[in-house]
Amino acid sequence: MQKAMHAPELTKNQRLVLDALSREDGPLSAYTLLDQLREHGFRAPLQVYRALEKLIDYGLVHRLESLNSFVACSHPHDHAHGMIAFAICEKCGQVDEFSDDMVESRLSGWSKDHAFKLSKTTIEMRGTCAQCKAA
Amino acid sequence: MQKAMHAPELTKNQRLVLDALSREDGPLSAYTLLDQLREHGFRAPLQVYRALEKLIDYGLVHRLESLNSFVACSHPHDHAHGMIAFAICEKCGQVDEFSDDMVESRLSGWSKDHAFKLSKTTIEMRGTCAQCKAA
DNA sequence: ATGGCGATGTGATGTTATTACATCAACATC
DNA sequence: GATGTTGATGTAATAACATCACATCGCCAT
Repeated sequence: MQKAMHAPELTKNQRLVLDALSREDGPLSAYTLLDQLREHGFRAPLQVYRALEKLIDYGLVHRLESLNSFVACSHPHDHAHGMIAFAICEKCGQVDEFSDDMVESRLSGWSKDHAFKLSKTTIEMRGTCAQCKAA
Repeated sequence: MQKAMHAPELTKNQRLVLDALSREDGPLSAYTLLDQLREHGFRAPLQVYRALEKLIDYGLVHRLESLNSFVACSHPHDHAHGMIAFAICEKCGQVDEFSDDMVESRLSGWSKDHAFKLSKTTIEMRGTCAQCKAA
């Protein structure tokens, strides 16, 4: 169960990064974001990474570990999202975000049974989406 | 459901990398492996990455996406391992590897429902292990 | 012996992420 | 108004992770 801290007003850089991610339907790497934002004055990776860090804290952006990239949250207003799973199409890059209570309860259960204090869970499925499979 | 292809005899480099990983109780990065193996003649990252790639194919090593590092499989003889989950202690680096049929069936179920052709699943829990929590 | 093939060696390069340090704006306190 | 504090920002350098391109070698089937 992750706690997304409440999001205050975003700063200029955070807004720029979030908007850039929201315009995309798929994930972007930090450096791709940097390139897109150069015209808005971004000059260094750190500007992107700092904005991303906050956006992730606020639950507005997710990091996809298996891609080293970042995606806008698809239900940013659902403040209660716990464990989130991602289905990532390797053909088209599309990402589906979903939760499953049973998965969450099994993983939490394992943690409880093993006295493991869970702080963050990554669930990422790689494969081919329905559309790409059809094509 | 991952398919681990049957492992043939390992090559010299694969053997060296696997042995190095097996000696550790936690994960190692490719570059840490490289450093450890310099005395055995390793000189370039690619030697490590190539060996790792095969070892992963054979199911003898797992990649931890959230750590960019690699760990020897804890049940390398269990040829049937499907989805594997990892519990990673952020204090001591210890990794517990386990499977859960229910988790697997829920994620497979989602994939089937969404016509998503699943090729590989990453499940990584970060937190604090029982020992570190006690200490 | 010749060709094919998988493994290896090597250097250069590409990509992702962080460290260190300087500056700035907003706001509070004296 | 001067001063301190805090969070955001700017910038350069560097660290950490991963791949590309190309040459070579050993093995084995023809």
